[in-house]
Formats: sequence, C-alpha cells, structure tokens
Amino acid sequence: MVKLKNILIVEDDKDINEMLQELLKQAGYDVKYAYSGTEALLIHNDKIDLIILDLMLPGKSGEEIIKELKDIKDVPVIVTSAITDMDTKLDLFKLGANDYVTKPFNNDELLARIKVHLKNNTNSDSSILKIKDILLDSNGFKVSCNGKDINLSKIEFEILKLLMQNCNQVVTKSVLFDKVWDTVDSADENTLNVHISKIRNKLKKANPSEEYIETIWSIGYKFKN
Amino acid sequence: MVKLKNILIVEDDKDINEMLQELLKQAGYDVKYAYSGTEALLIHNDKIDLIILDLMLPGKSGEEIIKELKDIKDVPVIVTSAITDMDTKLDLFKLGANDYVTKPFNNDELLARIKVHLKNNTNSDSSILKIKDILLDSNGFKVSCNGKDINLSKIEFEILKLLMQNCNQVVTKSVLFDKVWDTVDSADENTLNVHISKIRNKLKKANPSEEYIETIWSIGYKFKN
DNA sequence: GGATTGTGTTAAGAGTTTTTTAACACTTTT
DNA sequence: AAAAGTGTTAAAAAACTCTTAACACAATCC
Repeated sequence: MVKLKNILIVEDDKDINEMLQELLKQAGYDVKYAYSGTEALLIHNDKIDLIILDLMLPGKSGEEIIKELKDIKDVPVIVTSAITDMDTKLDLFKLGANDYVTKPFNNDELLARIKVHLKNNTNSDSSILKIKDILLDSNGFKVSCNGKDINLSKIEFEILKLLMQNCNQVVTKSVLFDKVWDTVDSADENTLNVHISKIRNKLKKANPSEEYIETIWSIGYKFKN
Repeated sequence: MVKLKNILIVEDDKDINEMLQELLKQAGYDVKYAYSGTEALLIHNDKIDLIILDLMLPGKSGEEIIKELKDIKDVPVIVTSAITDMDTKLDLFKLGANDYVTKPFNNDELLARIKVHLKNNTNSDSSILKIKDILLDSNGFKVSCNGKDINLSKIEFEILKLLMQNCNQVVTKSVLFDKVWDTVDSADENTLNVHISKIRNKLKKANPSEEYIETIWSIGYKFKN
C-alpha cells in the first residue's frame, strides 16, 4: 500500500479552499483543510507533510501562524497571497516559509512547486504531540512546556504521552497500568498517584498558571484541553 | 573551519553575472560562474551545492542544460528568466527545476530562495559533521575536537557519528545496538556504557570545559548542542 | 617468531537516578 | 460523619550507569 502525502490547506476563502481541495485530491494527495490559522494549529497535530498557507486570515496574522506551525514541526510551508509587497515576502521567508506564490496563481505551477518541496522533505515524520503549551516528541523523548524543556523519567513520560494521546478522554487506571508497566503484577495504586503528582509538579514549575491533568474520581485521569 | 556552500552561476549577461557573483560572495557563499550552458557542464562537479541558471543562453536551450546538469548530480537548480510564459515554466519544473524566479528579481528574495533550497539538501551529501567544536569526517574517519585530532576506534566512531547525526535528539540504546553492531546477538548493555565512557574521556581530554554526551536515563544518549 | 600496541568484551564495585513503599493529611462521595 | 479515594512527602529499595581493571584477540612492527 502506498502512503499518500498529506497536505494541509489553510485558506479562509471558501471557494478557493474547495477548489484547492479538489485540485490536490485529483493530484493524488490526502487533503486536510482549515479556514483559519487557529484551526490549522489544531489539525497540525496530525501527520502533515506540507502546508499551503494563505496570508489573509481572520484572527492571527500569517506571520504568527507560520511561526507556531514551524515550532511544532518543520514541514514545508508554501505561502499563497495576493500581497505582492516585497517586505512581507522577505519576512515570511525569514520566518521559515519555503515558497511564496502570488495570487492568482496557476494551478499547475502550484502543483509543481508542491512536488519540489515534498521531494526535499526527507524528514521522517516524527510524531509530535502538541496540546496547549506542551510539546511532546515521542521520537526524541523530549517534552517542553511553556517553552521550557522539562525532564521526565521514562515512566512519567509514558504516562503523559498516554494522557495526551487520549486528550479530553479519561484514561482509566487499569489502562495506565497495562500500558506503562509491562509486568504482570501491576504496581500499587498509590504508585500511580506519586507519578502523577511528580508530573504535575514539573509541569507547574514550567507554567504555574495552567492545569493539565484532571483527576477523574475512582476511574483515572484526563488531560484537559 | 566552516565549509562554504558552492553556488554555480550560469548567466550570459556579463553585468548580471558579475552582480550575482558579488551578491553571493557577500552572502557568504563560494561562487563559481559560467557564461554558457556548455561551460556550466564542464564546471559542474561534486562540489557544487546549488545552481542558478539563466534561460536565455546562446547555444543549448535551457531545457537541455537543466537535464544534463541534473544527470551529473541532482543539485537544486533555481531558474531565472525574463520569460513569464507559463508553459515554459511548467516544462522546466517537469525537468527538475526547483524554483523559477522571473527577471527582474529582487536580490533579497533570490537569497531567501537560495537558502530554502540549500537547507533542504543538507542531509544527504555533506560527509563532514560539525557541532560545537567537534568535526567528524565520515569519509576520512577523522575526528577533531577543540582543534586537536582525536583517535577513536571504529565502534566509538560509529557511536559518535550516530549521536551527532541526531544531535539534540535522544538516540535509544536499541537504535545504537542495531546500527553499530551488525550481529544478531547484540552486545551487552554494559558494553555500550564502556564505549560511551571512553568517548567521553577522549573528548574531555581534548576539551575539558565542555560536555557533549548526555545520558537519558533508561532510554539512551543524546548529543547536546 | 615474539613483542608491542590497540580494540572489544566482560566483570565488579561504587555511584547515581528512578521507582516504590509507607505514612499521614486531605478531598470527595455516600 | 464514615468510608473510600487521592495528594504529598521522605526514605528505602530497585534499577540503571560509570569507571576501572582484566582478559582475549587481532594487527603491526621489529
């Protein structure tokens, strides 16, 4: 089975967004789409190989969005815009844009440019989870919160990963025991409490104003978003 | 010592060619130049990292030249041209052009685009890794730290290379065992510790004031930058 | 050939970090 | 208010790592 490349379209104009969806599907890509930058940031958790980003977005500016997108994961970004101003263009390149296509653009040229940037991107898709201000990199075993790196032990890391993977869902204690502890005789109930406590402490140290892990009485824990 | 990136300028207009030479030298690149496609084919060798190709060349057509250049070595090619015709543009992309900039172009935009395409290419070719004050030459099996040559055994070399290739990311012990030891029955856990210890010693001897390899408990090691 | 040098592995003890346990205070539910 | 569950802390226990030293083996050099 061939894995299709995933392209995320970020475009507020409904007609253009739908046109692009159609164009890229025809060209054999898996397409995701968003109508705003904030929406895009949510979707970007998934496996995205390239982003087509329109500049004229309601809410956040294109500059902010490209910065945050690149922070999460370094995927190629092709900016499309009606703005021909050179300073804008150069700013975006500086922030990490990989290409800049002026609207109205030729569809085939866009496809050609997409191809170029997909080809160059050899990045093995590192599975990075991002919820709130927490970044968890499963491959690199790295966690940061509020921009600060935090050090988690292996068990703490596994617990947080599980909770984040099931964000907004309750992860039962038995699931946690099963997946975190390999041994048959699972650990004491209290052991889990201690680990949760330590994780909360470390997160609180990085960002005191936010609560991440919610206790679901007698059932388990939930990562709040 | 930092190795400069080599850019080959192919442009028949003397003024533009010289202007580009100056621009790119200023930007910190090593510059080679040709006034025709055939001349470019002679110059093009292993050391060229990117080509700026003008379309309006005497003799061979741009299409032919890009094909032959890419045959020699697949380096990124940025086409510059006064031609705005879309079919020409698409043809060139099809033949392997990585970007197409219409003349007259903005110098800073060209530099930005050069940066994009050089960045994408870094993974594959360069056999020399440089992080902090360590230079590791995969071809020559040579390592220097703080200006001093240091002698690593083959296994030590492979370990350090892996860590440097995945700089700032944790390299798990299982990855190390897989990639450093070919045999099915991988070495003892402790064997790895001993090798790491020896590498750390040799690096410390060359530069006592720096820490390079970080231990990630129960997971693996990480080269810190 | 025999000595020398260098490499790779194993073993052992010291050292470090993580995990668990236990105790007690606290919170929620009934 | 009692019962059940949770949070936090400190200390013991377990797991893991680091270093040193010893040994086997291979390559190199008189």
